[in-house]
Amino acid sequence: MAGVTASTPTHTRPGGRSARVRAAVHRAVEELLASGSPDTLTIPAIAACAGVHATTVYRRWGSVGELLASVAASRFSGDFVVPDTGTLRGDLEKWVADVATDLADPDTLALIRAAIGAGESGGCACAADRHDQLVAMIEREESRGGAAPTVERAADALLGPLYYRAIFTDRPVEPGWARDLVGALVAR
Amino acid sequence: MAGVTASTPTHTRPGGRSARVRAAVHRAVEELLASGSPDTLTIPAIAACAGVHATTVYRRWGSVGELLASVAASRFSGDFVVPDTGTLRGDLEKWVADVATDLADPDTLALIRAAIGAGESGGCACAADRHDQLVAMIEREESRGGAAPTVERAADALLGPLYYRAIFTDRPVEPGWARDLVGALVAR
DNA sequence: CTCTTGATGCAGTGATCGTTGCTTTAGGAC
DNA sequence: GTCCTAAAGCAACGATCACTGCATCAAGAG
Repeated sequence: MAGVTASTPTHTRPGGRSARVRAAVHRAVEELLASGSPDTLTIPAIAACAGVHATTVYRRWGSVGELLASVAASRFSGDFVVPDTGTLRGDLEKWVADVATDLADPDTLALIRAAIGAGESGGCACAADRHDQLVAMIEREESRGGAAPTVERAADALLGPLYYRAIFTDRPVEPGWARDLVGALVAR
Repeated sequence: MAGVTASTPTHTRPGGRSARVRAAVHRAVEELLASGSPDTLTIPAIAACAGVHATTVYRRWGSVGELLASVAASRFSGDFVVPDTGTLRGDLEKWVADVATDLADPDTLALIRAAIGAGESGGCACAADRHDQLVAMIEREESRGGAAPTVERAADALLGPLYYRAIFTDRPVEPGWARDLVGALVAR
């Protein structure tokens, strides 16, 4: 054990094939989750659906729980644009409507449910990015000089109802609900 | 198939042993859920922990999902007393504090997570009774003549944040939070 | 281009799961 | 007390899962 590893580069290889396998497995998880009960979601089934050998999945992710957390993390990050309408109220209304639309998708809901069920950090992976987006909008309003509610209150008043309705009730979301929700938070 | 079944009593037998097995299995589910990852929750493990044969569990409940729904349904019903302080505000503050205390228990949280993960109706089973309690308090206030918010708005403002914080964040609940939550709903 | 090595494919193994037919126990009616 | 039958126990079976060495392939460095 003399002075080895002089250069020691990243030694990770996220090149073409790894990325392709990763994408195929993620897609297979979402596909199986969309059509079928959650207990069908097993590693051999995922591997077969992805056209990948089960060994690869076992080695890279270890368990269905970690794989679900990974899928949820990459599903709920990046593909959401924080609105910028000029006013906090407008931003929030647009954003709540977008989140509600996203949560209305049964496949998305199935992924959230599965991520919550398998692991403690599964739920956080589904909502952490949304929380950050809320923080961004509120901080922008504060730097704009306007009066903004606390992040805590905003999360309680917006993210709470959004996710509660999606997970714990089966009622569809009426149009105009986003406006009412934001109106209850941003007192005029 | 002539006129048989003249008396045909209920023919169900919820007597001593059945109730005892049911209680043992339910207790085993909560116990295993409290100590261990959710994927350890398998029917043979539950049966062994309950001192019951796995066949019985398979025959009575069928799958882990239905068993979890059953456990959640009997866990979140009956053992909660709707407060009656004389005013809606007092009732809601007491009730929110109680629900928050209940949701702060890690074992309770593990049960909710598992129920959500296994099945579509799992989440509803965890919150349906709480929703009914909210309805009871609001209807009592209305029959009392006072002005009460809609059940929708109350659920959004109270149940939403309560369950969202419990499931999607890992932040502890500060004291006084219940009062703030109710204060934001019941505008004075 | 050649070489290194991280990542994947492959086949085989032990363990556990879900299910089924039959026997035994005990709750409730008479 | 006696009888009936619903519910639980028992044992065995097939199927699937999770995991492990070894061979193979291709991404990236030189």
